[in-house]
Amino acid sequence: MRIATWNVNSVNARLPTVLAWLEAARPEVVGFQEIKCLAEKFPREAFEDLGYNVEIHGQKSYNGVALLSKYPMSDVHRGLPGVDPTGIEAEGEQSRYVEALIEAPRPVRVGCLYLPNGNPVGTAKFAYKLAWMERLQAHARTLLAQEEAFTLCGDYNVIPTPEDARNPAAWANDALFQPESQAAFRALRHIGLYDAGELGKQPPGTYTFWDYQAGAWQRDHGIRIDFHLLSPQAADRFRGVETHREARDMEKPSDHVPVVVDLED
DNA sequence: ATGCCTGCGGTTCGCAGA
Repeated sequence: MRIATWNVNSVNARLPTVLAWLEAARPEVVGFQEIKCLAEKFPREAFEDLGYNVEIHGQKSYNGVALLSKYPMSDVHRGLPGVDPTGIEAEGEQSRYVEALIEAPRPVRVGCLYLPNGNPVGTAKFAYKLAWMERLQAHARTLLAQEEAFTLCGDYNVIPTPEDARNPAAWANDALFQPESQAAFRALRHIGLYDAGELGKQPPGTYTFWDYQAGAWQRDHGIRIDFHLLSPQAADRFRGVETHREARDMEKPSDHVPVVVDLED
């Protein structure tokens, strides 16, 4: 089963690009981040016409996540469990997590996440990022206890190591590269999750994001911030991983590219 | 040192992204 994660930076602005990629890559399951619309504005029919079922956790203008699946989906959850302790979500809940059980002959649970950016460092936004990562770890522990195959995939908004950036110095003051962000990412992995990129022995420089600005793409000033973190039961079924770098060269590209993991059926 | 680019809302500039 091929499962893709892709931060599309507005599903409506990106629709022709996204459909073209889906028709070529044909993943069975897709997690989108930053759809930037409410569920009623999501172009559901365009994806249903390609044979996908659709589950959405939308938000006006910002954030928003969605799952597509050619198999039925059940046990759908919108929002990350737990309460935000920082008060940021008192201003309105942010739609950053959707999860479903993919009812294939050998099922896989997929959690699709858009982790908070956290800039600028030292503000409530950064505290919100770290608190969100704690909530994610707590939820991941709950899922691990079920002993199911799952992937927690999405835009983690963390540059885990200097090798995950072409120019690490440029990120020194950025929330994505702070020691606290990196420590929280390591702590999440070390509860017993497997980075598909590592399982697939992806070489350094396998970036997933290039800024629109300053010719970042043309200069390959990228970072690796989009991941599939697999449960042990999913890692046992790991067949391969592909980062679709070519998507950054499409017409009207997202600033992120898809990452596709292949699990044994 | 700063902005570079893109999308959204709702009008054309401020905010957010990373």
